[in-house]
Amino acid sequence: MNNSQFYKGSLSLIILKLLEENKRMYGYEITQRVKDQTNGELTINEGALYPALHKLEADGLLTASIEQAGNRPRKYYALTEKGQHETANKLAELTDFVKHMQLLLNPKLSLG
Amino acid sequence: MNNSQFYKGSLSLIILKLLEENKRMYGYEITQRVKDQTNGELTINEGALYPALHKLEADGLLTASIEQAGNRPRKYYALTEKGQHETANKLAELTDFVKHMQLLLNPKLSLG
DNA sequence: TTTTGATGCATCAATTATTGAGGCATATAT
DNA sequence: ATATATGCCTCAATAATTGATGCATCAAAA
Repeated sequence: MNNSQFYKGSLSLIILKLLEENKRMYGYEITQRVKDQTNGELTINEGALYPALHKLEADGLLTASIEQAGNRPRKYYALTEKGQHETANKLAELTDFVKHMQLLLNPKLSLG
Repeated sequence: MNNSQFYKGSLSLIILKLLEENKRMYGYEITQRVKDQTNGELTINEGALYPALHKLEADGLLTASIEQAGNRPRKYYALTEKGQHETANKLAELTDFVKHMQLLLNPKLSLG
């Protein structure tokens, strides 16, 4: 994803959030969207993406349906209701994370 | 650290940054400082902390010196010069992470 | 006075996500 | 013909963390 450690644990939220905005997407499309929306700075690893998608599906947060595009199969994913709730939860967790990091890294601000 | 995934990978920056501000701290002191500065919301796990401290020391980012407090030993850690550079690097990485997450999670803002 | 809670260090097996590599196939452009 | 883009996937190895456990000192409460 990046050589930085901070992205670890964030892939599932990225997937969930993109699906919240786009209704249905397939894996390769997700990789391109991430690259586009970060000006090419963030590239998600397919070796991480596909297992993550499979886990989200197994956990009941996504549903999958295969369609043919010409002769090539595409596996479209969509959020379930449970997935929508989890998206909100993870977004709140990210907000808390950022808040806590600010408290720890900018102690002067937390005292003002 | 928290039941959220987002803290994974952030422990070393927390340690480095606290040491940048406090010159020298010992492990238990770090756990208390984190708890205090996050209003008790973030508790760092000792099973993660001590291995992390040992790794930072092994990587040459910290030096350690044991002192006696009464009859109890304390292992004080301090930043090396290499550690100072790494602190700045990791801080920049966190900034980039937040920037990229904003680009991905708030696409409307990135278009405005 | 003994027991609890705080202080202070540490290790260890198990879990988990990710990396980096590789594999397979179709379509398009050179 | 050949490279590049599209599109899915698996797998061994790496790495950080969890949660449990262990040991010891010290102060305060019961």
